[in-house]
Amino acid sequence: MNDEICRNISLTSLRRLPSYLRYLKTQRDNGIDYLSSIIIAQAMELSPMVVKKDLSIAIKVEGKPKLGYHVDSLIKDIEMFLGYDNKKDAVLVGVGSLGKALLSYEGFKNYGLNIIVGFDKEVNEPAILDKKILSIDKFSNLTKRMNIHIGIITTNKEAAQEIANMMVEAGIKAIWNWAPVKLSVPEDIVVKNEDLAASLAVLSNSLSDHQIGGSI
Amino acid sequence: MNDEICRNISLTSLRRLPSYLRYLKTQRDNGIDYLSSIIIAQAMELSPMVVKKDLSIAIKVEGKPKLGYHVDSLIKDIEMFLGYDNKKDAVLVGVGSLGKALLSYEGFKNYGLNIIVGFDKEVNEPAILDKKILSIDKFSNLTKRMNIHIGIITTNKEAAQEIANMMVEAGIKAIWNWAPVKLSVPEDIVVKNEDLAASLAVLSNSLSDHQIGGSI
DNA sequence: ATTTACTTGTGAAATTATTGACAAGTGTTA
DNA sequence: TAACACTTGTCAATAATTTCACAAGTAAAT
Repeated sequence: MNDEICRNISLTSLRRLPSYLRYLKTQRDNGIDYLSSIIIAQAMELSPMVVKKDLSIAIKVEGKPKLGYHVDSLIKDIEMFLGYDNKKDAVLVGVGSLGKALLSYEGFKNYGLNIIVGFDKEVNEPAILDKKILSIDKFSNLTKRMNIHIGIITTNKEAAQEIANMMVEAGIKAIWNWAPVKLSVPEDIVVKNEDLAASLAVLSNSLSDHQIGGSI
Repeated sequence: MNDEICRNISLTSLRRLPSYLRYLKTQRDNGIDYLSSIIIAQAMELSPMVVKKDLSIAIKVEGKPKLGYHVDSLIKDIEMFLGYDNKKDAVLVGVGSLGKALLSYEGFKNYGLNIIVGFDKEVNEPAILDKKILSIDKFSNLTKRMNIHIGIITTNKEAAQEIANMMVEAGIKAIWNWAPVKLSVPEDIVVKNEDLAASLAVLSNSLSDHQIGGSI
């Protein structure tokens, strides 16, 4: 599709990059300077070839024969590729239990995501930790003014589509959807569905008679 | 790998089944009796071939030419395949923000999962909604006694491995891991990692220059 | 300084998954 | 009752992904 400079990174490779990153950081903190694909593969329970392939596609840094990859450079490269270097601001709509959890989840800042503020129809609390909760009326105005392009939907399924429409209107380009519905959006808008039911299906299936092959 | 009676259902197919289920249920509630693969595919934004393939693998019910699939039978079959028919009990460890969210998430019961109780090192609240919170000391005893086989880990990453060990010792067979670490477990134990970072990577990547092709 | 052993990176092969084509069969209509 | 239109289900073809094999190159050892 887009065959210019950018290499063709597969979805499966892309999903593995964050776990490489986690592993590399722990090793760096242990004082390790170089890591080979073989060592990384062992730790991640993958084949070395998968690791080499993933890194060769996503990364510019070249590994040194006999030594492996320079850990620091590798981390920087992966972070740059994933866009973790420039913090991305996001807004969240639906401050129920799930919304609160995401608002208070500390881990996102490690991944370059910064949830600025939460919105809801009725504001019961002024803030979750340091994140303010605002009325949904203020969504469009604030989002446009702050030039935010990522929206997180943690409403119930009934409200989700309406919120999505509002987000699109307000200039949101990527939606992380936690509501169990299929959203209809213009095709230039990216939607990533976090489908808890699908995850459960995989787990549940593993416990029944007809397992799928391989690991999950 | 396991080429006996059980058909080889792919991971991608398996993940789509819950969304079929959601769609089918809404249509059933609208009074629809039969649905063809073409209609389903349109609603899910898939090709009819994918739908037919998925259903033919997972389902015993045969579609009727000219009519399509009998919605009620299809729902029953998918639910049976996914194991939603017999409710599965689970326990959760780590009652932080994420743990609370999962404990209070109403949606799981639709998918056959029933989180019985939450455990934590220190019990600050006696319960979340109707779910009791207990001290981790009582984990092994209660889990064994109630014969529970699914464990959910929502602790921080430091505690996760230790909790996983404890779960295995207590007879847990499937672990839904929300902590950002790779767990080491015996190979007969199923681990499903819910990697928020990986999800974010996909979303984040879509906003940058080097997009992957296709939809997410 | 030279050899050795080991690791990267690339292009090709094998495996797996997705998509397409078509025969078989059923409800509908005339 | 017979012809038609439409949908399923399977087999074949295409596309994608994973795995293999090997040349090239470098740190370490001699």
